[in-house]
Amino acid sequence: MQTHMTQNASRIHSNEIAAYVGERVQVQGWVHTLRLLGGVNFLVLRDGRGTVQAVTEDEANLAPLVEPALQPETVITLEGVVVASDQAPGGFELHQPTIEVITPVTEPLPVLISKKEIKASLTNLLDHAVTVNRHPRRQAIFRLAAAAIGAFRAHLNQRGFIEIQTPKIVASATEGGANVFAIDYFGRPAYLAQSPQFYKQIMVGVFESVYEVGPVFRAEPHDTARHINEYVSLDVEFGFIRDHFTVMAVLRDVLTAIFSAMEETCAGELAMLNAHMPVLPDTVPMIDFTAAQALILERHGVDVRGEPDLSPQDERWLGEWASAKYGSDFLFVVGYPMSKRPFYTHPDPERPLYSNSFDLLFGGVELVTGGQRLHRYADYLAALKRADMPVEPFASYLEAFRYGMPPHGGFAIGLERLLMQLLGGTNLRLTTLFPRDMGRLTP
RNA sequence: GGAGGCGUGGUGUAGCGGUUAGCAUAUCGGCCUGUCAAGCCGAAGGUCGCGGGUUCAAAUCCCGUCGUCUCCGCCA
Repeated sequence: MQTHMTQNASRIHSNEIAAYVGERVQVQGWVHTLRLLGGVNFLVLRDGRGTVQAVTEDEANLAPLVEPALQPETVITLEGVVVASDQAPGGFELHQPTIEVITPVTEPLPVLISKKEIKASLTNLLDHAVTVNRHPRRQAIFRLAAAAIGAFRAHLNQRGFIEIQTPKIVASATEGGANVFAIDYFGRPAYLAQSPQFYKQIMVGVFESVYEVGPVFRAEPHDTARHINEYVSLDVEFGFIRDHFTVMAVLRDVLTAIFSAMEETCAGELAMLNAHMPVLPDTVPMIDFTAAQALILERHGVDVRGEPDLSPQDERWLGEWASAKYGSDFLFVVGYPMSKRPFYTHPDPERPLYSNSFDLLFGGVELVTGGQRLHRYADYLAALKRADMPVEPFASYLEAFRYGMPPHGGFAIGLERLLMQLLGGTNLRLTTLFPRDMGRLTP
């Protein structure tokens, strides 16, 4: 049995072997599967970048794994000669393998990750996310997440936006609406930020155009397939806009950049997840809030006129309509009533009861909310008064407006929802690494 | 917060008044020369979530309880 590793072999990754045909190389990773067929044996090793197969007709080569009956996920160093073969998955494989165990695993996993499909209830899948997320399909989801974030940054950087990091521990329970998590801050009450909204607006006064990628916290006791209590928000805010349509144009470009990047850099992941790129037209279809309600009455016979907001059912109907009429997976809904929007929302100058705000529906699910904000100090004082909210807790925020802010606006994309809709998912938790919901605080 | 559904070996499930509680997969043993969700043979593994009740008899029916999922409200 060979156990001595070549002294000078330097490690390569599973996705690099094609460049080493004929050479003896070293890879390191996890035992993904081991198939002993008698006369020929296959070991699939998984590293952080993919998988590679080793083949041997001599089972003794696999003795370090087989004799102590080590389980999948054992960490090993594997050396072998790279051979091109039509029979090999990916076209290349390692021959004459030698194996050295780095970290042995002696018990089988609670949820198998060596199969093509993950067979586990949602509960078990999430309970064991620590290991289940090693599954190639789970990996693929979060590679897509990384690609989305990377493209978001790259696109906005290119446009001259500055990335910011705003505090997640805040003093006051800001916007109203969503409940906040209270924490003990050295004996004083504080809260986890439900949105970077105030800070990103303030930073428009500094950099003019800003964005942030970060967590937001919602203490709402909602228990649905599309809600969790901590999620990743892709936030944008910028100044010197004409109105919310300026913001919507930037949003469309951002989404285009994200989907293009996924297509370019994640073809394998998309294929593995059986995902297709959504249709995002150059001109995304748009409907006014009141027109949307009239359309629902006309098409579905349900009278939701007078409701201050769209229900999830309404949004699904609108999504179907956009798809049928425009072939688009996206639909802007603009002009929501002021009554349902936060106090900093800018009204429509023509119709003061309606706002210069929008939602973007993706497949009939709310993906983005955005709009134009108030920018005059006096307007803020009036808005707070109208909302029966005190001025004092907002003193720092209002300082920005007191001393000069341009017309501005922005939006926030829910990262996990983007992935859920892209992948045709049924539960937001499945596109979240370690979801936090009402009943789940671990892992 | 409101309404439904579901809890059966590690995992996914069948059974829905009387079964030695079935199947698949994983595990262990044997066989197997191209697997890629490998295959074949065999073994081990379950007090059917928990607590009451009905019945000659409960995984199965009823009540409670805990857990979990789905839908609605709210939002990204």
